[in-house]
Amino acid sequence: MSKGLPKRSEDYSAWYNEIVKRADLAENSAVRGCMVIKPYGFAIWEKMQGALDDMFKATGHQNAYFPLFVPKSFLELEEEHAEGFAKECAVVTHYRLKNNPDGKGLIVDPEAKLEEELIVRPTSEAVIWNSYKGWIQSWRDLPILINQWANVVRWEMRTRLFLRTAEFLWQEGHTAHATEQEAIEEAERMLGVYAEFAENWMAMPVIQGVKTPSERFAGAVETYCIEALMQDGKALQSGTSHFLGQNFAKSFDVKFVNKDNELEYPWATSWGVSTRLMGALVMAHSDDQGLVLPPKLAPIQVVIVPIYRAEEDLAQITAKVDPVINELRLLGISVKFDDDDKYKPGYKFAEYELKGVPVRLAIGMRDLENGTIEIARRDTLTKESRSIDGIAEYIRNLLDEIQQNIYDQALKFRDENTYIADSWDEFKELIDKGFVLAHWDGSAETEEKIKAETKATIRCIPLNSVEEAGEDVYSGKPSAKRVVFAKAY
RNA sequence: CGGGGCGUAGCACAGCCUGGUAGUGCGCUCGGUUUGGGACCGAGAGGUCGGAUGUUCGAAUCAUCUCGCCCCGACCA
Repeated sequence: MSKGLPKRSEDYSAWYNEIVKRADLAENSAVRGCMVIKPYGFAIWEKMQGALDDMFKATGHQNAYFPLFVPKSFLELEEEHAEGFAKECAVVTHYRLKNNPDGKGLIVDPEAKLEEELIVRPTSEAVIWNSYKGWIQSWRDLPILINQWANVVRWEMRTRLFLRTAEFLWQEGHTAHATEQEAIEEAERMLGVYAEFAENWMAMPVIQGVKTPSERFAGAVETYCIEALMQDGKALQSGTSHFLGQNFAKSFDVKFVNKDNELEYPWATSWGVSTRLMGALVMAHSDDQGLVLPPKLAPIQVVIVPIYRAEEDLAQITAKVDPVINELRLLGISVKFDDDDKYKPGYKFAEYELKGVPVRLAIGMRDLENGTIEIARRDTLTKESRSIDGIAEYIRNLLDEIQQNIYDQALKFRDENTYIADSWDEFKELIDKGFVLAHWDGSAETEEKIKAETKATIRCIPLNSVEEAGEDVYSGKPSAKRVVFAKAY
């Protein structure tokens, strides 16, 4: 029993907020809309970063870093892009403060006004393409495959920990290519990387697809995305990859000489995932006891709780588990031995469940006599007593099994909450429950009307969708395939 | 940015209506007993009641203004 954690079924939103805070992932800061990511939460993010970074490197990308500030004149060069972000930009107008001549404190020095305002980056296409102008002259300079880990700011009216904050951490890949085909392949490749990460590391099944024009990234020709289903039946866009065409190259006047000695504009992509994935991770797997972490992303994979009365007992237990700890670490498994005497075992059990530690071992004097150890799984909340001999190997396999089970559970949930709607009545009835596959006539007008009536949006047109003649669920006009509708975060 | 709510100890809240000694639980400190699912007893520490102004002999309490946060909408990764 967790004390005071709201139940998912009663108040999903409160449940989410409480888990994030109680599991020590993050908290609201004194700065409006900005969160503090706490050590335990940041450790999970670092694991995500590590896995993603390896995958980026394995696909030929290098990391670099570009400025936090974007001169306003850069941002406005790509018109659609500028329009898309204009409403949510933080703007730096001055570079100095001074003592308030009328009293205490500081005021902005009116004489320190910048000649040109600087925008705190909401995304970095503009600064990066300004740099690429100097980097690209010949087809031999291409492709450019760059990623940056950074923070960005989007002045959101309403924020929620991890899911939507005014400042967030992310990675943004920005590539330039000699041909359209190559850039499209890159955008699709990185979407695949995201899907693989979501499924193999986060244990979260995703649908890969493309956005409709109205949901596209500002300045993109095509936006690819992965969409995941959360436990309350709402969709969460978990990563995007954009084919930017030649829009940015043209806006920033970046050209290269091709093999035929002709001037051409390079083709671009950009792609990103953010700390929003932390929110996805919480909402995809956790339960009323707290967080459930997939072993591959858990900062602590195994926790050992000793149960003892006297100091001598603890010494005996420690002597018994030390070799096990070493063995587990040699297998690359992260272990915490919690011999802190501040809390009793029951408290610790509840605490590690709240924090989502995949495997918990408990060992007391009874076990020492029997040569056993108690092993508890976070995903199933089951426990069993096993011989301590060979326990490390058993745990290694168990962690794999838990990773798989968490994925299987999430996939089962998604399958059970994915519906087919062939009439408007069906659609309206099902749309609160999860993904709804329905025919769409391809018009922005119909898309907009459906959104206005139900708050549901087209999450994506799945890449693997099959051609199937049908009628639009709303307008009745002909349609060639089904798209995925859902209410979204 | 519209609608609603809330600011009182580290956290969660009561007290406010009907003005008069600032409280409860958790947490914290110390001592002791405990330890196989969130232990217990005893003793302590901790507050400019978000801020400003006003009414009053007297304001956490009433009034006006202001700042901040949360929730629900519109906008969005």
